[in-house]
Amino acid sequence: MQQLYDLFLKTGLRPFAFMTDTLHLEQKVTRSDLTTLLILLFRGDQTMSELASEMGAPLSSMTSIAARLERKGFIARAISAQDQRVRLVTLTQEGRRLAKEWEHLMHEMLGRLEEAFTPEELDEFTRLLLKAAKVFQGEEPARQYEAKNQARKIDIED
Amino acid sequence: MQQLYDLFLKTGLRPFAFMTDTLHLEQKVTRSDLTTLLILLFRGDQTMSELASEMGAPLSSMTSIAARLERKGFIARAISAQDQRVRLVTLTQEGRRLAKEWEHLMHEMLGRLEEAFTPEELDEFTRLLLKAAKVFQGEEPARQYEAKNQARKIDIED
DNA sequence: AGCAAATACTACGAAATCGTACTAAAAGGA
DNA sequence: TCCTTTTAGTACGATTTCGTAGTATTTGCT
Repeated sequence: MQQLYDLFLKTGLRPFAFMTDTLHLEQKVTRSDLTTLLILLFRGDQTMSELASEMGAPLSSMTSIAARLERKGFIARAISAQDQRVRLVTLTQEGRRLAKEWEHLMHEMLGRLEEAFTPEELDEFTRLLLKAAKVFQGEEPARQYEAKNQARKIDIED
Repeated sequence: MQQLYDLFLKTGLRPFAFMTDTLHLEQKVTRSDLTTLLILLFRGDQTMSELASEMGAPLSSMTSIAARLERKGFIARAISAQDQRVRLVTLTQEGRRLAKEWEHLMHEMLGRLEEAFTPEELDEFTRLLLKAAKVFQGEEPARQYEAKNQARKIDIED
């Protein structure tokens, strides 16, 4: 039980910094940048709002991240034809390459997980993790703060 | 399996921002500040280095955080008698109060977890989570980056 | 059609985090 | 003892993140 606390405390700053393998990719881009690229790889082109929501970041942070990625040539941003307000974010060749590299590392790590766990354990782990996330997400007892700040809470669906 | 990825992506920025209950405390202090206070509550007085290591943050970040907490009156820093280089960080009354408040919230959330999970599930969950953390931590394939940057990797012991 | 409200995003300044360079004290020789 | 090395922490500037205010486009209402 105390162990759960400890694990929680460790992730205060630098979430998932205990994962060793991914470090060298972070020489080129930040973790948020990488996450953004990965989302684009998984889900295809996205609007800024969709990205922000997937990342659990405020839209204004997303603007900074996207600007950085665009400057470095990893993404391109086009104005949507249907709605001139929305910006479609797309991976460039270079961005796709980097995202795939990171995806590969994640697969490797999941592979290690599959090695260490039995298939039943892995199922159980996923199930319990999602259940726990749901529980922590709770039943909205903090409505009043929501109104003020746009993205303080990150929703987890299935 | 994809669900694990999704959960991972969601925590890119703002780790544990999906937890609703803690939000109002963060009006007063940042999450890192809160974590620092909680570590002091759990472990008693700590040096700057110990704190940084517990948080998984570089020492220089810890300096900023501690300065902030001291300015706000939540901690006090005294020079150690044995070794004049080390600074002992202590909770003030006010700091202890805040830490307890946050601890209470965490207990509540763990209570919700215990409600939702059977005791066996909870045991299994803890066990698997720690095992997974260990696995991700891996077998040090990235030594060369370690030498350069002091705190890029956070170690998880038992 | 005309206008208020909502939506999608950016701008900008403030705060937080971090890497590197530095200072001071302690430890370890010779 | 003197001097080199190590250890503990801070200083400072750069980067990242974020809240708020603003702009432009679309939607909804009459």
